[in-house]
This record gives sequence, C-alpha cells and structure tokens, in this order.
Amino acid sequence: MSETSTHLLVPTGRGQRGACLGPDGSAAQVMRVIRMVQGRWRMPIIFRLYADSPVRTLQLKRDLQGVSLKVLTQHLRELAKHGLIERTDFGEKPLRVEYRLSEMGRGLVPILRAAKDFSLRYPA
Amino acid sequence: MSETSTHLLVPTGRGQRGACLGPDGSAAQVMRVIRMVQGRWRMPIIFRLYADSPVRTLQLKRDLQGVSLKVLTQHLRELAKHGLIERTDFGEKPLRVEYRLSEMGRGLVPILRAAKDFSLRYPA
DNA sequence: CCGTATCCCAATAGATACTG
DNA sequence: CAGTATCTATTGGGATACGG
Repeated sequence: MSETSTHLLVPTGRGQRGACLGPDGSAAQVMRVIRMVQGRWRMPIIFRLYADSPVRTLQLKRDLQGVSLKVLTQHLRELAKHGLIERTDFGEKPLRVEYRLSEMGRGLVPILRAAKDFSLRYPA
Repeated sequence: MSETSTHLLVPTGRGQRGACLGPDGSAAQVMRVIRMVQGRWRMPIIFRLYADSPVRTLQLKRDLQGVSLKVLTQHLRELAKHGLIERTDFGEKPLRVEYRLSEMGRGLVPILRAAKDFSLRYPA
C-alpha cells in the first residue's frame, strides 16, 4: 500500500518504525486500559488484592488507610464491572462481602511491572 | 519485622506471592506513570509522535482530528513538563514549533505494548 | 502559525449522615 | 458489616474569541 509514513498514527505495514505498537487502533486499546486502572484508589486496591485476596471490605478499607467507604465502594464496583476483580456476597448476617483479583486482573501484572520499571529508570 | 502477610500492600520480604511487583511503594510508582499518560489526547499524541516526529503543531492537530488547539497545547505542555516529549521553538516567522518524542518517551513503549497485549487478550 | 483567556459542563472524590 | 444519599470542591476538557 501507499507511503503512509507521515500519516495518522502508525501505518499498517510491518517492519518499519512504529510497527511494534501496531496499526491504528493501538492508542484506543491502551486508553481502555488506562481508563480501567485510573483513579485515586485503584492501584492501591489492585496491589492490595494482588498481595493477598480475598479480602473483606472493611479490612481493605483499613489497609488502604484514608479512603472513605463510599469512594472505596465506587472503585470496587467499577473494577468488578470491568472484570478486574470479583465480588462475593455471602448472604450472611453480619454482612460478609469479599473481593479478589480475577484472572483478568492478574493479567495486568506485566503492565504494572513495566510501569514500575519505567518509574525507576526515569525518576521524577 | 512481624508477619505482614495480610498487611498493607505488599510485604517487604522476597520470594513470596506479590514480591514480583516489589515492595510497598510500587502502587505510587505505577500511579505516577498513569498520571503522565492519562488524558483524552495523550495516547493519540504519543502514538503520533512515535510513528513520526518531529511534527509541527498544526500538522499534529490535523492528524489528531477533533482536538482544539487549546487542549492540544495543554497536553503538549504537560507531556513536555514530565519529559516525555521535547518542544523546539525555532524563533522564526511565521512561527515554527516542533514536537518530538524524547528518549524517556520512547521508554514508554514496553508499557504500551503490554497494555495493548492486555486489551487484545481480554477484549471488552 | 501558535498560542492564551474565558466561560461552561461533566466527572471525580472527599466529608458527612443515614440504612438494611 | 457493608453499603447508599447528599453536598461540595476541584479538575479536565470542549467552544469560542482574542493576541503576538
């Protein structure tokens, strides 16, 4: 196909510069991931669940230190909606709800490790 | 140090579950990267510069299609402030400003590739 | 050509009070 | 215990107009 070297995002051809990030929609695919994990408490939640889960709600709140229950619940709901975590409601009394990282959530690990490496290699 | 298995984030010890993401501050390091790249037009800008740079301002605006000059400039300033891109102002008339991905900006590539892989492996 | 200044709207998140 | 309801402050980004 034609010479698209200066055109929108990355050209479709393989082997040239930029090809390893893929054809056009790559930015959108990356943005999707960013939207899933962005938010004041999402990384703390994900790391906490990764270190040890399942965890009950109030234990999570205590460990995150500083988050309100409202905001924590909002984030947990969003994370569960996107499939990164799983919510288990035992229909007990007193109430008992647990959260755990899903298989998809564990799939984030390579991204997080790459991001952490980047932060270490390029300090603020 | 006591048994921290259920404690804050990831325990300091090596070799257990969670250790591959590192000790405590990892969430903050990842959040730093997220803050640098989050924003409506940052991924499109980064991918565009990665595909071909340097690029002049209005060419970038045309390629991004839909962004206003104000918002584009805001993002470019922030990206430059964090060191991900470089801004070159040739003191010419008519005005001529170019943006290019920095070495640090290219350091994002492993993260972006991991994020793209994740999106493909776990579609919406 | 490359911005900045203003105004506006929606989304985020903190504080606080209430509920099954 | 595990939420929801309100209210508020701040931020991000779009539209538009103006300026060097």
